[in-house]
Amino acid sequence: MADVLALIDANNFYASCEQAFDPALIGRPVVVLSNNDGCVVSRSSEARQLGIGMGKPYFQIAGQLASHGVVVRSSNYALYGDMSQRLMSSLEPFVAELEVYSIDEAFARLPRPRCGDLSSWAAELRSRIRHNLGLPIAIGLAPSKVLAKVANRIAKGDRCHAGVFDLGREINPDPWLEQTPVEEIWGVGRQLGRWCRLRGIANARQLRDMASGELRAKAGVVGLRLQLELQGVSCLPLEEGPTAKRETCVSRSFSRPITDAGELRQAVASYVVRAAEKLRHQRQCSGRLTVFARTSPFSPGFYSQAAGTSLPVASNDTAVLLQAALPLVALIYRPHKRFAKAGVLLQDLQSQEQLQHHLLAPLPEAEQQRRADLMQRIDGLNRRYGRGTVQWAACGLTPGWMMRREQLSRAATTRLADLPTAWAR
DNA sequence: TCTGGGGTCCTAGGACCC
DNA sequence: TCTGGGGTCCTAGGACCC
Repeated sequence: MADVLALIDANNFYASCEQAFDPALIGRPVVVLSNNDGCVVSRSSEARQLGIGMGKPYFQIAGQLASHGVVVRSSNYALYGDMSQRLMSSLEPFVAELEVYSIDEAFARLPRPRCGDLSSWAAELRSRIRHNLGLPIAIGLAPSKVLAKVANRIAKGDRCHAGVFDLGREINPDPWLEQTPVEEIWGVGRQLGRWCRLRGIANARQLRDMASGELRAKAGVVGLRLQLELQGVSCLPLEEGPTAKRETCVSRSFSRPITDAGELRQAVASYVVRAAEKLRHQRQCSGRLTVFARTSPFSPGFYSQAAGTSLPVASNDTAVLLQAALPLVALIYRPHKRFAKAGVLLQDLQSQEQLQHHLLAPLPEAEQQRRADLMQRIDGLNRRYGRGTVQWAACGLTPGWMMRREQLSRAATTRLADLPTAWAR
């Protein structure tokens, strides 16, 4: 029989991770906040039932959360990243091919058995993940990625599906597509969603059946692919293995506005340091660097500016990137502007191994090797003893703008001192 | 006072070339 | 004074994703 595509994801991933390491939270409403404790990015089902909205700014609903006794956590990416790796490696033995799509979801391909029924396979997978990681997962099965997403949504929505739904086994999928609002389809965003509604296209079945010429005029080939996928024609391939990144970005909001040029420089310097680390970890070099900063879009007099420069030779050496980036800060800085966020974007990424040595290389071979060794040592020390153990002077010593994480849980799986403790009586 | 961060893909339009 | 057609490459910006 033909292969099946699956979309497997963890329910309320961040909130579920918090619950997995603090059993006292199970059954209680829990929300996890974005960086800087900005807004809600994950809710346990109990929190959802209380009507707490996704993406709501924390400062607007702090009172409501307190009055309902909601547990609030800052996001703990060290923990979630590690749990994600465990989840993905647990899925692997259950499928033929796996594409890790995001921190909490994966597409997979598997053969459909002769009897056609995958429910025992799915039940076994769910109970294994629940038992080993303490995470609830949902599984959607269908002939294409977009339909697998639809199926996953149905699996989550209805209790009687027990976290699994196989759209490929439905003789008539239309009722299921009709109960899927057009905005909920993977690939339909705000613009396309509004456009569909204006034309009376309200659900997935109607989008599937609409005139393709009209859709093409609005959404181009992306729209056509989307429609084919809804018809059960798989045209988005499964991508195994990490594809090389084309760009890498590090940006953060500040815990308080910055008006001082020196502080903005320090912030940009720290982001460059982090971005260079990421680059070396990806074994890539960057040929172009852009620095940007903006004030709050929620305040009058919004200001946003970017400045970029090309490097004579692509590099992942922190000192080289800092040297390129810091002069750009003066170009985007404006006195009296209250900067809320800044960042650095590394573009023109090339693989470190394939990087052709420039004829006018700024440093002789031996010196380049020495620099590469130095970067490796610094990365090693920071990995072992914690980020910031070896720091660059340009970043400043006591930044007052560092992000806020006031309700952080422990790094229970990645830092020895944070190992959970079990008490016995 | 306080509103996330990090990506990809596609298209339109300008510059430039023959 | 008249001023084509077709191609490539690059960039900016829109749209979308989690």
